[in-house]
Amino acid sequence: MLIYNTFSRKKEEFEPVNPPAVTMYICGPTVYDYFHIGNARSFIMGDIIRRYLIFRGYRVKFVMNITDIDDKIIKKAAEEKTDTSGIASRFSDAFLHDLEKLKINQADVFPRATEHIEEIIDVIKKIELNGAAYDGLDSIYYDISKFREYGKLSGKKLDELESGARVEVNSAKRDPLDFALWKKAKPGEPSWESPWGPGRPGWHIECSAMSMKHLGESIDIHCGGNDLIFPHHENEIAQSEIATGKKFVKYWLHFGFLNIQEEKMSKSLGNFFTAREILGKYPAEALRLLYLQTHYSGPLSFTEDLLISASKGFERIKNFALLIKENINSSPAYGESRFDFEKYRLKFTEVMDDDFNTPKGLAVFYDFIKDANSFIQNNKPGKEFFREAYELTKAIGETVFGIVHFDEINAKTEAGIESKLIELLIEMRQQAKLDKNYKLADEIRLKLGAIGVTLQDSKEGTTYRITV
RNA sequence: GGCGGCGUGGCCAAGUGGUCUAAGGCGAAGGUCUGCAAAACCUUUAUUCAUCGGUUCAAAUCCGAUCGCCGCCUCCA
Repeated sequence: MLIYNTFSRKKEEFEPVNPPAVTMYICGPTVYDYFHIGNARSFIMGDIIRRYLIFRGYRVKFVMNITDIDDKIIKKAAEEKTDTSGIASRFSDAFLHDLEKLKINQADVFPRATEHIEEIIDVIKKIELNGAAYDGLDSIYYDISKFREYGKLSGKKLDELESGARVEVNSAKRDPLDFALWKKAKPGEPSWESPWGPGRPGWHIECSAMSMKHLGESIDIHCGGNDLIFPHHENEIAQSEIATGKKFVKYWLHFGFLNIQEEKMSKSLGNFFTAREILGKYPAEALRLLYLQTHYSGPLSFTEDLLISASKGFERIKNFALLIKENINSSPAYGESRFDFEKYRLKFTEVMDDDFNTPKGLAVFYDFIKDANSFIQNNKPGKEFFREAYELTKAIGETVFGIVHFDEINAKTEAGIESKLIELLIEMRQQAKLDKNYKLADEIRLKLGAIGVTLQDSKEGTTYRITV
């Protein structure tokens, strides 16, 4: 299996440190607001990569941090005249809720910065002990001159960075690129006790501390958005490697941006849709499908039309899943079942093994659906066929991609009074059709459609589907 | 200024030296079925890969130049 590693800028053979165990960390949100669909792209693609690793037999421990103390939260709390913990808990609840709606599997751990103050302090102490921290009056800073390899992830050269660095006003930093490990509290700011006085952790340090605590000092995969490469991930490396003397991360994965009208979607530009807004109008699966259609590392220009197209694709997938579900128990025990399922499974694995090529993986899935539909039309497949079709659809569509949810598909109500009533109406409509009373026949179909029952006429008679 | 990415059919997008007269999705056109729909399937829809040169037996894929777009270098997924 190949993974593109930002660190080497090459695709590398994936060899976790302790297979089949894989340790994976993804940078989660700062909970000061609802997240937008650009953020969602990272969360969804991270989720799919994790799912695929599991599908391939790895035992993945997946950690996603929640930054619940930070300048933005302090600012928001001040605006709303409330405390930071109130803001943090409100938006972290919203975050977890929206993740679930997006069909993103729960992380094994969702560590929060404020619950890891001890661990954070310990890491800072180690950095201090190794001579890479200094007291800059308002903060304890990391001294990047102590880490020779600074810039190795982002490929930046120190002198170039420094000439381009913007001048900060009133900075107590020795070097503009130094960054805060611990920010001393100003009056009225939330704070925790520390050897350097009351204060709060800097932004980068929490990821180092929590990654180490939950996954160990060296981990396999660390991922996040492209914009985190510098300075966030660069700083994480600097801190962690000075503290432990060990390589922090083996594979760095970065997600491309979601652009809107040729610009990066971002809070500060105000050109965003929150995940909530989108979920109010389109199924989560459509958004996942849209993201699957582009490779995770490249940019994606978002328009609502693309989401509409993806919704149509999702309809086709859903109809297929429904067909499978309807037939898995009702089809004859014996029938033509010579269909090469293995071909698709192998192809899927082959293309996904190449740096999680989801557009190709999806193409394999669509090929399978088309071929299977065609097979069903041209043969009389039995239970065995539908059972295998179910397995494969479940593996690719549900387990890995999270775009098929068999449990949520409304198969026909089993022999309930409702289905009897529907069948009664179908019979009456059949009579109307025989009488050439198409007006009545169409009215029955239309009205049933309005309440979520779709009728489908075919040679074998009329069938119905519940589509709500 | 430094670094990185991108430009493929009406739209999205994969492919990065030969199997590419270029996967897949959406859209469009025709067809099967049908009273009409719906669903599904079948057929058609790029001899061409921003432009211009070059390397090669062979290029969308490598090299150079040009044009256009985006991102990072400051908080940001």
